[in-house]
Amino acid sequence: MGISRTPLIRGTLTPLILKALSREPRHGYAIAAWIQERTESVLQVEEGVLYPALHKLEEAGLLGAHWGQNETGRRAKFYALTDQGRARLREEVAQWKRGSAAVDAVLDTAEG
Amino acid sequence: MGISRTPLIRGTLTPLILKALSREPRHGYAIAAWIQERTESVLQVEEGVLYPALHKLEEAGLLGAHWGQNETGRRAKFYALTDQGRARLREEVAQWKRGSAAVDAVLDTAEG
DNA sequence: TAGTCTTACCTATGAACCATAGGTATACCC
DNA sequence: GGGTATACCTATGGTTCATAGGTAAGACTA
Repeated sequence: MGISRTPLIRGTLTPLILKALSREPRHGYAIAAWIQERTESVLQVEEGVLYPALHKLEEAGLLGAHWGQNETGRRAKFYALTDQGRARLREEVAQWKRGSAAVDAVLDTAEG
Repeated sequence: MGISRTPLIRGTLTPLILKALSREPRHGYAIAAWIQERTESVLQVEEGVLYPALHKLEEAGLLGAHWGQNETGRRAKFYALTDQGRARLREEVAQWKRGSAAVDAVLDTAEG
């Protein structure tokens, strides 16, 4: 199947995670699955990357967390955006748009 | 003046530099100026970032370098793409397009 | 029922990359 | 002669992700 993976662009993991939680709370494993699905497996967030990132975002006050269970009754840690997290998401998206547009402006330059 | 600077997206400096040299050789200072101009000062490559990167790319065989002089007769080190560098540029651009499109696919998701 | 797979969590270590803060030297302009 | 712009350089540090582990419980299967 899709071995079409691309390394994460540095700095994008935070907005990706925040975005994954913008609609509803999700547990870590589901966040990774959602990102993978959305990108048709181009982006795959390894667990060794994901969990430390979640802990950091929680510690920074961007996420709240509580233990619950998934649909099949299994224990899982659910994360939800705080107001701060939601504000941060807006900033991160804006910065990404600005930054990536600038990179495109260079790379799309016609060459001789 | 444009204090509208955005931090470099990690991993993009290499393609930016290679692209700056894809039309003609340039010296370091001019590479930074060209990127800044192309992005209307959104991207500003600090010298402490630029020069080590150039040395590394040269060492990796992606760039060739020689001392010369600029239009005003001043000494400057000119860098030019090697064949390997040109090939690498293509790869880097392709990877950027893939990666940034994937990030967009996530961040542009409609939220509830 | 033993073994394997999937879900779901976690930590530790290292490499790569950029930001910052310095520093040198020459030319030009006032 | 002093300041500004050009043009090069190094050293140090923080952030971020990749990799490689490890735990545990439920589910499926031989």
